[in-house]
Amino acid sequence: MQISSRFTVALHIFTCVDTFKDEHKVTSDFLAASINTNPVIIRKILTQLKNAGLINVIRGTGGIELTRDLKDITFYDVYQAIEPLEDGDLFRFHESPNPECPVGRNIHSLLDDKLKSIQEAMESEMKKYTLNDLRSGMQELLANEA
Amino acid sequence: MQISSRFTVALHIFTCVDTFKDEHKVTSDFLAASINTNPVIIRKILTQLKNAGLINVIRGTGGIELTRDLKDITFYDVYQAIEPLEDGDLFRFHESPNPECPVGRNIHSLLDDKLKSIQEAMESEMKKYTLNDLRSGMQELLANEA
DNA sequence: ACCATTGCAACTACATCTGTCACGAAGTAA
DNA sequence: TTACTTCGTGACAGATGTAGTTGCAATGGT
Repeated sequence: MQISSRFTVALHIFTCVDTFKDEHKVTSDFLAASINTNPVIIRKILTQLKNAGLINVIRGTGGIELTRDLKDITFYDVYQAIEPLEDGDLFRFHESPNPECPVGRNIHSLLDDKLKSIQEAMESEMKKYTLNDLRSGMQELLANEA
Repeated sequence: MQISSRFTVALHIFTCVDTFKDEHKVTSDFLAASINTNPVIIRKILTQLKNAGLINVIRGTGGIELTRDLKDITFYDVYQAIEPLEDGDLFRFHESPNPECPVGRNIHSLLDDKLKSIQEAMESEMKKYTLNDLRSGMQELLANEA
C-alpha cells in the first residue's frame, strides 16, 4: 500500500505557510487552491497537525503558526501526525497463525525484529529532513525561476 | 497505510516450504492451516510469487519449488512480488498542484528526491534479509523449543 | 451586527484487503 | 478411461480507508 497523499499535502502546506506568510493570509481556501483540492481536506489535515502539537490554527482571521522552529520539525514528525498506524507497526501481520504448527507459533519471533529494523530504516531517514530543508530548497527553486 | 499482511503471509509460506518440504506435501491447504486463513488466499499469493519468477507451483500433486537458492531471494524480492506500487512509488503524491502557484509548480522538484531517499532507505534494508535468514532463524527457534 | 474563517458531521464514490464459494484446468494414479 | 487431488481464477461480500463535497454551527476580528 502506498502512503496516502495527505503526507505530501501536509508538506505542501508547510511550504506554503513559510513561503507566503508575509504576503498573504494563508487560509484553508488559499492552500486548497495551491494544492488543488477541497478546503475541507486541508482543514482535516490541519486538525491532525494541530492535534500532534505542530501548529496552531487561528479561527476567524485565519492563518497558521508553527509551535516550533522549522529546523525542529522533521518529516517524521509530520508523518507521525498524519498516518495513523495500528500499534505503530508499518507491517500488518496476519492475525492468528496456528499455534499447533511449529512455524505458526514461531513466525512472530522470527519476523518481528527484522520488520522493525526495516521500519526503523525508513523512519530514521525521515528524521533527517526538516521543514527548514523545505524552506531553503524552495527558496533556491524560486531563485532559479527568476 | 500499513503494508498488507500478504507480505508476512508470503514469508510464512517460504518458511513453511523450507521447514516441511521433506516431511509433508506443502499444499495450499496445508499452508492455509498453518497461517490460519483460506487456501484461496494462499493460492493468490502463490500466483504473485510465481509471476515474479520466485517459485514454481506444481499442480495435481501439489508442492512448491524455489527457482533460486534461499540466499538469493531477499525480503525485497518478496515485497516487490507482493505489493503492487503505482509507478513504484511508496509515497502517493497529490495529483495536480496548481502550476500558477510558485509553490505548486515546484513542490515536486522539492520533494521527489527526499521521498525517494526515504523509500530507498527502506528498500535497501529489505535487501539485507534473505530467505536463508528465515531458515537459520527458524531452525534456531525450533532447536530452543526442543 | 456582519463577515471571514475554522470545526465538524454526514454523505458519496471509489479502491483495496481479506475472506468465501464455485467450478474449470491440470496432473497423478488406479 | 476414471477417479482423485490440487491449482487457477472469476465473482462476490463485508470491512476499512481515501478523497472529495455539502451544509451549518462556532469562533473571532472589524
